[in-house]
Amino acid sequence: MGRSPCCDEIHVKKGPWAPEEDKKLVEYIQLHGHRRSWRELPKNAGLNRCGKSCRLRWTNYLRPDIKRGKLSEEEEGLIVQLHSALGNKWSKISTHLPGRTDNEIKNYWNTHLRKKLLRVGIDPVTHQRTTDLDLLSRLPNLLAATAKLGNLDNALRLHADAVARYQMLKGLITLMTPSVLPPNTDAMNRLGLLASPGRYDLLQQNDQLEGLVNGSLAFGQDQMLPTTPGLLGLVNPNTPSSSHASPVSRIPHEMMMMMMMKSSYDGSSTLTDSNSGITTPGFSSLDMPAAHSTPSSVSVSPENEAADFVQGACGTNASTPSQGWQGLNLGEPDEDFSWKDILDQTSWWEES
DNA sequence: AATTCGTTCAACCGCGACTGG
DNA sequence: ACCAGTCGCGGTTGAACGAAT
Repeated sequence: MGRSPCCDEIHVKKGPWAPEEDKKLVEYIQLHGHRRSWRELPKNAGLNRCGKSCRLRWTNYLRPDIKRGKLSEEEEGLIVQLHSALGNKWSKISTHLPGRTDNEIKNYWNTHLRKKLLRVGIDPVTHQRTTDLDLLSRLPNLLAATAKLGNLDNALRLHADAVARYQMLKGLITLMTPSVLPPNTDAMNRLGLLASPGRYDLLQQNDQLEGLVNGSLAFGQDQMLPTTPGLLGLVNPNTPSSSHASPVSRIPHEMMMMMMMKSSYDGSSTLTDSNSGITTPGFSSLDMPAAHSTPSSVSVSPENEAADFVQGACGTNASTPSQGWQGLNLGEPDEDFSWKDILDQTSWWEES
């Protein structure tokens, strides 16, 4: 015989609370408190509710110290930090945010923060950076699938896009590497890289990415992707892939900032580099749009993944990619500057 | 204007932890 | 040590609402 449920009383009201019920509950608790027994409370207060429901209503809604309104950026940041340390311990997290309930924080996490983290390629469970580099590492297979579908132009395009994206990632790594530039902790913080082991994942995957950029990775089982003249030339072929003096690491700081601007969202916040004083408009680590990041959910099956990716990145009409890896687009005449601009600029730098 | 779809959040449910007899 | 009652937590649900079609 199992334990009888708390709310097995017949005729006990459920659902949304009426204003009169709220009034009764508040008046009773103000007069008598709730320490003795939640179970007895509704009977004594003249409420047709179970004690559990009363407790929930009080702690999540009627308590006088509850803070109302949208969570501030500081509170958001604190939640993310605490969640990375504590996991789904909403009650513990809420003790660090006065006036916020565990339920509110849990809801806010599930409806806002989780999605924001996914958008910038951070796994909300592990708090590690995953998607971009995971997808890049699978790019050879995806390119093979593209080529097999007979769309080699788009495959080449993807390859070129991968080069551009790789260079941006390199730039980000450069930004975070003290030997090259003083660490920009503000930028790193905003990217969620300071507390995240993802930075090290990022660095560890360098060699694999290098191979991809140099065109040395076979794509598919029986095909080798032809090199892309001009684009692959951006990376000095004489530089050993293992060398720390990769030409990309010598991209000037301004170029780096330009790359970051390119990958940033047109939001209201700004990113200021404390070293150079350069301010990058529209940079918001938690507000980067899906349009400039990889899809948050990727099909499990390799075939589906490839098909989705190809359809998304190339589209049935190559000029209007509609889903998938939308951020990779070399021809963006409507924008202030494009990936092509960045590559052109980078090319100029490499030649000088 | 009507309908569908997506998002939000208050409230519920079930389970484990705690407590007192 | 055991047990029943109670509390608190975290996952889930569904009504309400706004946006899109």
